[in-house]
Amino acid sequence: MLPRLKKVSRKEFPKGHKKGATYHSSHLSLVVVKKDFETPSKFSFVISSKVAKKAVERNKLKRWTYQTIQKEYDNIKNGFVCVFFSKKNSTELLHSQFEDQVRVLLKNAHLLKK
RNA sequence: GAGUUGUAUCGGGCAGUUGCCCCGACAUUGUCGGGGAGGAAAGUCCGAACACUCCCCUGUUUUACACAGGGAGAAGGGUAGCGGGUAAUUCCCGUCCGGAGCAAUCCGAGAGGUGCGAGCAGAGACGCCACACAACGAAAGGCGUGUGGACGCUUCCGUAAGGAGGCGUAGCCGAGCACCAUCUGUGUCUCUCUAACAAGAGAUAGAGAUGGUGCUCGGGUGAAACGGCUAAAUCCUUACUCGAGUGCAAGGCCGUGCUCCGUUGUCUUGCAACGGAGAGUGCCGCUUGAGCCACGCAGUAAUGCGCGGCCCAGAUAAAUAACUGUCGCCGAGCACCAUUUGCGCGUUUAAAUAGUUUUGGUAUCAAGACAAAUUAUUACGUUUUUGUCUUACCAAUACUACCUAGUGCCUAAAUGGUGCUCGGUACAGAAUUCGGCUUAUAGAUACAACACAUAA
RNA sequence: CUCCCCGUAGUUCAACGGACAGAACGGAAGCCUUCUAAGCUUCUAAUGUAGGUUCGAUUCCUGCCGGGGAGA
Repeated sequence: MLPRLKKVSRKEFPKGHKKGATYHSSHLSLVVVKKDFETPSKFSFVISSKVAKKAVERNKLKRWTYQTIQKEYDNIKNGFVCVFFSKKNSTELLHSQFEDQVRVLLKNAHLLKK
C-alpha cells in the first residue's frame, strides 16, 4: 500500500479534468496535472459504485493500483498529481493484467524516468 | 442406516517476501514493542443512548429576559389474548387459543363496537313509500354570547346514501302439521214407512282423495340463507405508551495557518495592522461500554444480582492488504488392500482343465475338394479370378476323462484405509455507539428431540 | 454515512377491496387508394417479487428486489 503522504488529499484533488492531460487504456484512464518539481508525486484512484457494486470489489481494485505504484515508485518523476479512473469493464481483469494496464498508462504519460 | 426439526459454535493454520493505519518508548525521522473487521460490519425495518432547536408546566423573580427541574393536557403516531423481562421496542421468555405438519416443531397486529356486503351461482342476499323519532344542512325567523364581522342552539323547512318505521314483491322441490272448500263411502242417533229388516230424509262423528292458504323442517346454490351469523390489516372506541422535530454531515473548539471583502498606514506592485465573512477531520465528540470472560445465587425461562479477572480497530479521497510455498477440510475419478453382503450352480453329475461332436463368427498366408465366370464358330483341357466346405483361432452347447468341496458373476455392490490426479475452500469490508429484526452464506462440529426402515 | 420518495402494456397516465385491469400514443394484420398519408376494423402486450388479512388484493399490512432524491 502507498503511505498517506504519497496519496492525494482532499484539498489537492484537481477539481476540473480539463487542466490535465488524459491518457486512456482499454480498462482504465489517467489524468495528470503538473505541479512544482520539488515535492514527490501523488496518486489517487476513483471507482464508482456503478462499476463494482460490492465494496469488497472496489477495495480490491484500489489496493491493486496502489500496490503496483508502490512497486514502480522509485522510477517515477517528481511533481505530478495523478488520478486513475476506472471504466465499466475493469472488474473483468485478473491481477497480472491489471498491473500491466497501470504500467502501460504510466509509460504512456511519460512519468517513468528510465 | 438414511432423513427432519431446534439451539449453539467455527468459518482456514503455518512460513517467506513486499507494504499500510493507530498507540507507547527510545530517539529523531528511524528502530523496537503492542493492537488492527463481522456473524452478518449489509438492508436501514424497529428501538434506545447522546446532541441541538422549538412547545408547555413548576420554582427563583412585580413582569420580561435568564437559570434550574420536569413532560401534565391537546393534536398526531404506535402497540393490542394473558403474564413476565428490558434503557426501550413491531424484540425476547412462559402460557392459552386458532391454523399447518404423522411427529419433534413452525406460523399468527389474537382487545371491544358499528356495518359495506358487488359479480357469478341460486327460488331468494331485496324493492317501494313516508319523513313521527334519530342523523345531516341552515336561505328566512327566534334566543344567547360578542362593539362588530361572526359563532352556538333551535322553529318552519330541506336532504335520502336509510339507523329505526310502514307497505309490498318473490318464494322451486320434498316431507309433516293446522284450517277451509268439494267429492267418496262408513258408523251412531232421531223421524217416516214396514210385523221386522231393508229403503228414504235430517243431524252428528271420524276417515280417505283432490285443491287452496298458513307454519315448520330438509334438499340444492353460495364464503354467508331471511333476520340472525361472520366479517375493517382503510371506520369508531377503550387500555397502555411517546412532549414535537432534526439527526454525529447532530453539535462544539480554534489562530499564529489558508481564501475573499472592507478600512487605515507606508503609499507603484506589494507588505503590515484591525474588523468581518467563508472554507477546513486542524482538534474535540471518538471509542471504558446498557462492554467481554469465568464462577456463585434467585427464577420454568427470558433475565437480574453479587464477586473476580481483562482492555479488545478508530481511519477521514478513508488503514486492516497483495503474492508465493506448504499443510488442512470437502467433492469427483483411478489404483491397491481389508471387511461385509447379494444372486446363480453345486456337495447324488460341479466349475475350472484336456479331448471329441454340432452350431455360429473371424482369418483367408499355404494345401486339398466342388461350383461358377473369363477366353467363344463349337467341344475338351490348362491358367486366372470369385464363392462354399475342411484343416487354423474364438464363443456357446452336449458327451467323455481327471479331481476334490466349493466355485462363478469374463474383477458384482457397499463401507473403511492408503496413494495419485482434478476441482472447490462461501457470503461479504467498520465510519457516532449499542440492543433487536430481516436478508446472503462453500462447508465443518457439538447437543437435544421426532418420525421411518432393518436387526436383536 | 444519515434520512426520505416511487414501482401498472413498448411509453405517458387511470382504476371505492368486486368480474375478463382501462385510455391515449405505439406495434402487427386486413379494408380503402393507381401508390403513400389520413380514415375504418381486428389483434398484440402489463400490476417488481414473496408471504399474510379477506369469500375475493393493483388497492390494506409485512419482508426482500430495483430505481430516484436531499443533506458537505
